[in-house]
Amino acid sequence: MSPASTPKTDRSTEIASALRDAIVTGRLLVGDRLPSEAELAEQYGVSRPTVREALKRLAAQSLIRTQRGATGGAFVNHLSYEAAHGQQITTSTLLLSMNAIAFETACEARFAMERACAPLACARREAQHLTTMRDEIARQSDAALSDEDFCASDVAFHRALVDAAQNPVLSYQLAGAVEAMQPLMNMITFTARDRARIVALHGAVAEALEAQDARACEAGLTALERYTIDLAAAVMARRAAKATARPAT
Amino acid sequence: MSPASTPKTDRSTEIASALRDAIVTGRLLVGDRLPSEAELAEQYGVSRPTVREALKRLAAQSLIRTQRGATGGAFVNHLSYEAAHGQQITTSTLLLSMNAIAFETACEARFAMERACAPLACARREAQHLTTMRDEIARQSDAALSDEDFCASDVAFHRALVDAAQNPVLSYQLAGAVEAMQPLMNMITFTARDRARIVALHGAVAEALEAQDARACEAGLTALERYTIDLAAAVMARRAAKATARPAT
DNA sequence: GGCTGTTTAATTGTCAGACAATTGGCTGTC
DNA sequence: GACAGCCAATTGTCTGACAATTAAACAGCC
Repeated sequence: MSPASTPKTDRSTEIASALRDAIVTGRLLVGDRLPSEAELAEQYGVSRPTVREALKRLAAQSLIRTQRGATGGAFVNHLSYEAAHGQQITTSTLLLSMNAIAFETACEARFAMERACAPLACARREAQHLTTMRDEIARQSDAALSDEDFCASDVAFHRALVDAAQNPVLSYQLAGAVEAMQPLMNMITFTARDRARIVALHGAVAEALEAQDARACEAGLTALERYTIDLAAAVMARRAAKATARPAT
Repeated sequence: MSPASTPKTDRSTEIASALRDAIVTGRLLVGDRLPSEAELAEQYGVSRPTVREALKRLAAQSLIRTQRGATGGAFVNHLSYEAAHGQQITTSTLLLSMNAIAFETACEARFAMERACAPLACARREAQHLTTMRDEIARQSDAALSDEDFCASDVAFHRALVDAAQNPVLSYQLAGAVEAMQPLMNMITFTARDRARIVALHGAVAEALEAQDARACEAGLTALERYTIDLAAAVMARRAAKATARPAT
């Protein structure tokens, strides 16, 4: 049953799955060295290029890293938050752009998750988080700041809020969502945004966090969400009007 | 500057990055066919195996799919939620197991995100969601249900709750977190859990959802979180006691 | 003996050419 | 016009080879 049960998968996929399984189930531990390509080839009864394709698949998921030289080979990676982040952001970005997700839907999800951090962040925030948030607010108040830098500062502000919850799992999930949405948000609200308004809303959130008032913090985030969605709606309406007035370009 | 600026990356990584960039930035659209391997090889000045390794990397991220035959080739994938899901679960699972995340931390994150869905779920839940939840509660009340099936039903229950929020982005994020945590939860609470207690808590959550009472729904989830964490702590304490009584096994 | 420079072996990275397998399209026949 | 068989394009795989890299083993010198 086993040889004929996989009629459509290629060997490199099979081998990649087998190795991935060995890693996920703990048969291969972090730092372990996989057999050399030649050994794997012999073991699975395939040629080296086929094994290499399988290894590249795993490398693409940051499950292994390879090293040349005498003591080289493929090693099981310690999957860091950073590496996982990068992938999640790429995936989320594509997911948003390819599935015609309404801005409103993405925005709603993002702020819902951020509000989930609020109670924890209020309970555990430390001086450094408050400092970061205040610093970013100060940067955002600078009229000379470029649009790109304003956006980056915006991300940093929200990141500090999430980090204040001091839960790495939550930070991982949230940062992925926030950063994946950033290009989308920029595209829509880049030119139209009222910086003073945003700075005021950020200030309210920061104050609530300092006062450890979770309810106020959530309310501040909700206000920010509403403003963002309203702004997006206005921008879209304006674009639609323009498109009607001047159909083709 | 360009040829010498990448001293340590191999060609297949470079090519994979270039193609990934083309997809992410929209230069290659969903359904587009990439050049054939031979054409890509010529284009980048490398051999076919090298190109193939690059393509396998992209395939591992579900960015492309390949097809044999006359009209075959590599095509830009439509990144579905399902495909993204699978990857996220694999990544999250490894992240939890490799980073020594405390059960409490993971649990806290999971329920915080789930509570974030509560207001939306209460506002938008439909008959089908309530039906699913009630059905799963009924299954969970069956004493003959195996532990595995009980766990699966537990996941289905929470999944229905999240889906009731009717926000695909939220569902995507949450389902990943919930399913990634499941093995961890099973390992800890498998034998010790008091099914009647869990069923009662699930019932409270379902009732709150039906009544569209977001506050009560969040409270129910918080109670479930507390119970889960207490249970885990008890299990860990018992294991520690056993280990002390009988140090080596 | 201890340090230094060189060799060496193991391993990955890459190449070239070839053949098998698959699949859609084309052509010829009835 | 319908159908069968051939054909060409493309991916999947193999073989064998060489280049690049790295650490360890080794030889030589002080």
